Amino acid sequence: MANADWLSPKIRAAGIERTLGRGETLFRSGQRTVGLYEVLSGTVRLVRVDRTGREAVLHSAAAGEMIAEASLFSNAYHCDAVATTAARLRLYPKSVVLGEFKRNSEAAQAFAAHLARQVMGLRTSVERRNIRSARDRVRHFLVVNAGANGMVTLRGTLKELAADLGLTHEALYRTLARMAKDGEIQRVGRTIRTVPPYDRSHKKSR
Amino acid sequence: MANADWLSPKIRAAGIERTLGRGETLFRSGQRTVGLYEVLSGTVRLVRVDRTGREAVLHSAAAGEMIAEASLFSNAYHCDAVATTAARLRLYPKSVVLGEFKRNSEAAQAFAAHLARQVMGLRTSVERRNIRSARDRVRHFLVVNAGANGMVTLRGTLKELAADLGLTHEALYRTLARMAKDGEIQRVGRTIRTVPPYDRSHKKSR
DNA sequence: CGAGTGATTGACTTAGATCAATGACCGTGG
DNA sequence: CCACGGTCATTGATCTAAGTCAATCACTCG
Repeated sequence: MANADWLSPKIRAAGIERTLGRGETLFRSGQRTVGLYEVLSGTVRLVRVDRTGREAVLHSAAAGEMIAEASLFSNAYHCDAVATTAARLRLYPKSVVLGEFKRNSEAAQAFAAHLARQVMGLRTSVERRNIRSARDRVRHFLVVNAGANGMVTLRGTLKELAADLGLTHEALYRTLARMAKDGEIQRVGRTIRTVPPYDRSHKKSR
Repeated sequence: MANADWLSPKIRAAGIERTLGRGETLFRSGQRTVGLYEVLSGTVRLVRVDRTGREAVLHSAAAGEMIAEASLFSNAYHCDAVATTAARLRLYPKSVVLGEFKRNSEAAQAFAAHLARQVMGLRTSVERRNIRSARDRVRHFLVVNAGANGMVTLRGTLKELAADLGLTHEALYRTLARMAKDGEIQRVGRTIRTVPPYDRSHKKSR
């Protein structure tokens, strides 16, 4: 997920940087859309508010993510965007982006490809969260992310992984510990090796 | 989410129907991509298999959904697709779709818009599943989906909603029952009305 | 060298999953 | 027209995996 690799140089050149203080609003529901944003640092929450003032977070975007992609195709924002922390963003104006898409089908395709990959990944996340058991969730993660050698190297901390998986970090630690004890996985620093059932040195547990 | 409304008539015309028996394979990981599919009826599972044979479902696509959108932009499939039930699909060949996108930027844009909306929705799903409490999950759903009048009309059964929310149907029934008892919502058949805190006829509960 | 954070493990609690049973509907086939 | 099988909706009882609270150790950074 290299940073905005789907942007043609033309578009990237048109990006406008902007910073937000913690709590500051980027846009509000109903406002005319000006374009989409890339979060460079900090985090931005997309929030929907109902008529009684209740809030629901639609998404919490961290550095490297895009927000408001769909705003390209509609006239008004459908949620509020607020900086959860101080943040730096880059705005890619709608007109520039759409104009570029129209005359450069490569660029449009790259964008579509980027979105299609996101959809895949998100569907996988949702699917994973349908699994109740922590252990099976971890297994799912491992199967999906293992290389041909059956190894997964984490790119973040275990806490981050726990959040990804929808578990508390404690639950994740324990689950990994149990799986290791059972010989289902081996851990070496940042990487986890999954062990095929047939060559486990059975240390039972449960 | 009207059926494939993002397809230009050109592309739609090129769709090739196909049926699969339960358990039949649509494509396998590593095969050259031929295009993307629309599920017309039945359900199709996308599955990744690791070298020990363990499976992980990436997505389970029901009628009306597209699968393998990302295959448009890569040369080989990265998972297997298997019919969970007998199914009817429509294949939109890659060459046709990409060709159309190249010469008709409207079509490409419609596709991108479709994907962008999916991303939004999926991000919201993931966010919702980060909420532990059943009641708060339901609240999140209500806030996100309520109309200006604070009403939500379900388009499916409660069981389906429960699955969407990542709850068992029992848990959902109970949660709704409690919310109704507390005056937080009112239910009239298929629709749920959220009641602002200030005008609840307080029937307390636990 | 302290402050801050990740990793880890223990003890305890609880919300939600599971298992089970019931009633309301609905289509359908005889 | 009705009995029967199927599914949804609902509620009760019980159980347990995971959440919560808490403490410790290892590290890194300024």
